[in-house]
Amino acid sequence: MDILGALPIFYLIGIIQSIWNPLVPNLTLEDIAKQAGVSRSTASRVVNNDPNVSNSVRMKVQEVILATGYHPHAAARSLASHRSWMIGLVLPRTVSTFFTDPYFPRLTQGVAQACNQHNYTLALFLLDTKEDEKRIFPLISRRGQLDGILLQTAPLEDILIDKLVSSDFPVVIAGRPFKANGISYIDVDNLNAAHNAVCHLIQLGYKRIGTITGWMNSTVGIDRKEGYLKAITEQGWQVQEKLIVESDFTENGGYLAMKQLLPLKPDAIFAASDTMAIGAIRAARDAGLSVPVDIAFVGFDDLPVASLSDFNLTTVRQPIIQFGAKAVDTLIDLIENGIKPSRRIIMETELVIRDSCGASQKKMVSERL
Amino acid sequence: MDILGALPIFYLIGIIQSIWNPLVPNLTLEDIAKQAGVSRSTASRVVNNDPNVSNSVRMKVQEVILATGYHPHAAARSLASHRSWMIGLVLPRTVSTFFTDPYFPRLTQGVAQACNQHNYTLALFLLDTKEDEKRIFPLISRRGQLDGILLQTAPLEDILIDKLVSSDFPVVIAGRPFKANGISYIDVDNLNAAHNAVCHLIQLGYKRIGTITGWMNSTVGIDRKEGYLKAITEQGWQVQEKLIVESDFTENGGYLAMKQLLPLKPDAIFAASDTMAIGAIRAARDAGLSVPVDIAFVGFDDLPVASLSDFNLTTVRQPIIQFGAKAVDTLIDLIENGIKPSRRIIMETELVIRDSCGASQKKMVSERL
DNA sequence: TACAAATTTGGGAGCGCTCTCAATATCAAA
DNA sequence: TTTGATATTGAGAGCGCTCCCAAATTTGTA
Repeated sequence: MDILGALPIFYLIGIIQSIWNPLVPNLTLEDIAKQAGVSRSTASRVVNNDPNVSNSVRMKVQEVILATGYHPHAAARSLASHRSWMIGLVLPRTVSTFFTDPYFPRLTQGVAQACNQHNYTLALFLLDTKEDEKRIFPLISRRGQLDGILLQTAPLEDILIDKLVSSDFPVVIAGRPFKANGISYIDVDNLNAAHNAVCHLIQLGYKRIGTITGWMNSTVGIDRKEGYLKAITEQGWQVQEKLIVESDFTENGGYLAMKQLLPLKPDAIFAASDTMAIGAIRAARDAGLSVPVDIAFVGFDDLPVASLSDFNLTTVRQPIIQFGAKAVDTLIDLIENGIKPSRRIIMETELVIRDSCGASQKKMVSERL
Repeated sequence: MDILGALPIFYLIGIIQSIWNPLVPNLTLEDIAKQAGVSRSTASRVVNNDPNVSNSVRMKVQEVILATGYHPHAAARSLASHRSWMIGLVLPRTVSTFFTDPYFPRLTQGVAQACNQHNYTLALFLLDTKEDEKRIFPLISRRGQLDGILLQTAPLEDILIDKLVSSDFPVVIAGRPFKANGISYIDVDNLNAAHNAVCHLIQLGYKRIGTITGWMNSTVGIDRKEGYLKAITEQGWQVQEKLIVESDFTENGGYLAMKQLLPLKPDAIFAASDTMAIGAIRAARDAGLSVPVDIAFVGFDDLPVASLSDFNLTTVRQPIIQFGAKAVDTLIDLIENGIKPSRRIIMETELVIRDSCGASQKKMVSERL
């Protein structure tokens, strides 16, 4: 009897358990410790890769863990360690409605990818209705649930931002918020990107350049318009208010804005998003104009649709996936190293020149001269 | 001194705390209980809406909770109650790569919406890389983290399904899995939907109907093809293998498949997804054909792109958002009422008739006769 | 060989909640 | 008033882990 001893039996039980129920063996650290013949503390050290364990003991414990398929209990660990290894991505309502727009899915993908890499779990909060907005607060503020929050800016959502920021909770805002004092945020350099895009049009010789802006109650919309204005005034040109039409980042919005611009006979349009650019191109074509011969277009985002042969849209490429990844990195930095001082990350963009701006034709013209 | 008593002071502290730090006041139930002059147990009852509390006490406690901005600690609650109020949505790799496809964002939206409604938190697992797939298992099996899992079917992912199903953990599969024994899943009635779509084409008088299928290693692909075959054979027609081309649910895949079909001069095509249909239409147009005059198309999904005037695609509408919501409902049912017996939910679809099938023209023809 | 120092281990007190069970308070009917 | 039933409350034992501190062991050095 004694030959078998207690240990082998425990091993056997572990193996059986791991076959019988590979997902959720209800083993505790205590069980593992007992089977490995050590204390709970030591078992915990092995699980958490604490260096203060002798090699022989570490191996013995790891063996038991492997054989049993043990996984630490997330809630217990969170409770004791004050860390949940989970971060929240909050996409406000104005945003989630156009979840059909590929921007947010891709952002989400970037964020999810980064979370995987860092072994964090991603909690997704899509605020669909007004009630969700109220409900969200208790949800994300369930203490012990989240280690940090990644919040997409949006107009009207500043109440949330205010509340979040006034706490000492790690929060990163995706997109420059209106009030940036003390807040960590990450954004692309919208102003310079727009400026570059419009300068490109100017260099190609266009004289009556219009713009279709995004919402003017969002920083994205404002910054991109500012870039347009900067490029125009740099030339010593008069800003023509009529050539600036505010829209809403949707395709239909772009279509309607273009209808408004057409009578003014612009020779080029800078649209603050690809979706709006596509809508605007449709409107131009409906009016019998040919792109880029009669009118040139530059968009913003470089969505997959931009490169379709129908449009061949010259546009500003945003590194969306990397943006999401960087946002997560920043958030984890806040979590691990404290929220002070606040971090600001500005990412560069790239002008992708295709056909809609008429660059190829223009070049041919200038070469012919 | 005694006039003030202990209670008002606690109230004051609570109010100050709630102003000073609205997000994460580190109050425990014990604190609330003390301030309200009751026991922790009673305070817990109030928080959890237990009916066995007298009205006066309930109000007193609720007042304190409101004043302090108290929120229960998620991890502590999970640990004690064995419920995390969190469910996981797992989207396998084959799926997350085409996260550009609007289907999955919309599904996610439906799921998120339903989670909000049920006060569950949604954990999103996007498996991007091979490593993610390995890493995912420990993540989702962190005990105490998730109450249930919603898993999107995909070819190759059946290892995960097997593991998950062999446990007694609440799991709902989105999309019929290959081995459905004992598993709860939810799906749309792909076979009948495809059958209807093809029957519609037959009724319109088309004789040489081709199909562009999805992957043949997925049940969606197989079921939709079956629907096509059923409709054809029902007519007593010979199935022409050459008119069936396997593709991959992408636009480019649809384009290439159509290139293959064009020489066979089909008069109508049933594509197993809108994206493939769009690609196929492009190919047909590139070949100088006009839709629906020279060739008719029916798609599947009813993505927003289907209703654009460029295509006006006749297609099978899937209730994606409701699908996601129903999936969550089912999962919660499993969580609350046990996983046995396994549930099977099949949702109906709707054929949306637009122009690409030529229904309007055909009708005019028949009316003229 | 002895002793200090370093390394490795175990014990125990929480983390903040739930939940059972027993104690107390309340109320109606006898 | 008493009694039994019912409604309301409180005490206490966990849930499974981390982390501090002290105990035990090993190592190095005089």
